[in-house]
Amino acid sequence: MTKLATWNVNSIRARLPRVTEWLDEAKPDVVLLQEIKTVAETFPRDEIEDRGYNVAIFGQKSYNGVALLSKSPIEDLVTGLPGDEADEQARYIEAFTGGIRVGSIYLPNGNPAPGEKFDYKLAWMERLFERIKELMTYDEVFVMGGDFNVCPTNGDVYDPKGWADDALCRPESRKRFQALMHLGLTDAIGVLQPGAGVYTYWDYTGGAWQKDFGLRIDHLLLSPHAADRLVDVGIDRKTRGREKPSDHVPVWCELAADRLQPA
DNA sequence: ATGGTTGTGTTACAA
Repeated sequence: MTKLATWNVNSIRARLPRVTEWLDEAKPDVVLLQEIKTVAETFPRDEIEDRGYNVAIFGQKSYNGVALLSKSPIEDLVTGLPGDEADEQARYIEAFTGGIRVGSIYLPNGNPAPGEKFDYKLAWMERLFERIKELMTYDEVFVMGGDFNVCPTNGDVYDPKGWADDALCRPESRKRFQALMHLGLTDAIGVLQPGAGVYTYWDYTGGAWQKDFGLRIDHLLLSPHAADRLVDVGIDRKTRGREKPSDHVPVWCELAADRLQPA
């Protein structure tokens, strides 16, 4: 059994006490981190490695930054989303670890929309489509997880009308997210916890957490072979109520070592 | 209430 989790930590240095306590509780085998907001040189590597994890980092000063933690060796490392050599934003890291190919995705927010940032988001999603299309040909167990900054349906946001024009909910974003799914991916959370009110992010402002004004924008997308092994999923909501929390919470799934047999 | 909060790193910008 392999437990994989994704978490947008909103600064690994500011969040280190929250991250280490959660690692000790949740005991994930593989972790996909986003918004580490620092470079490899200043990533708190020792505190993570002391807990038995190998670490791969694609960092950036002040903004963005993604990382992989794994109890197994990390191989075949890819840093940066292929398809645009001029893209300087650290939003994608991919590797093969413990028999699973994994990607940590920090998809651009895209606000304000319309505008240059929204155009960048949509172009980035086109590149992600091409990368996943390539990975599908490998016929592997893979998990693409992260902060997709896309709320797939109106059931995934507390106030659909109020958010209709936001880059996270606009039809252009949802259309491209659906195109990814149509490559043959399975939304792990969507499968086992369908319906409204399952959120992964609550804004810091306006008492959003206390009012449960949330959105579901952090996803674990499984290849067909990974979906065949899906055993359980969860969202660690309790972390949002802790001291100095991230505005996102961890989302996790468990994959069986072998393909599940029919009953 | 033209607001609210957090983080980085300066006093602006991104989310």
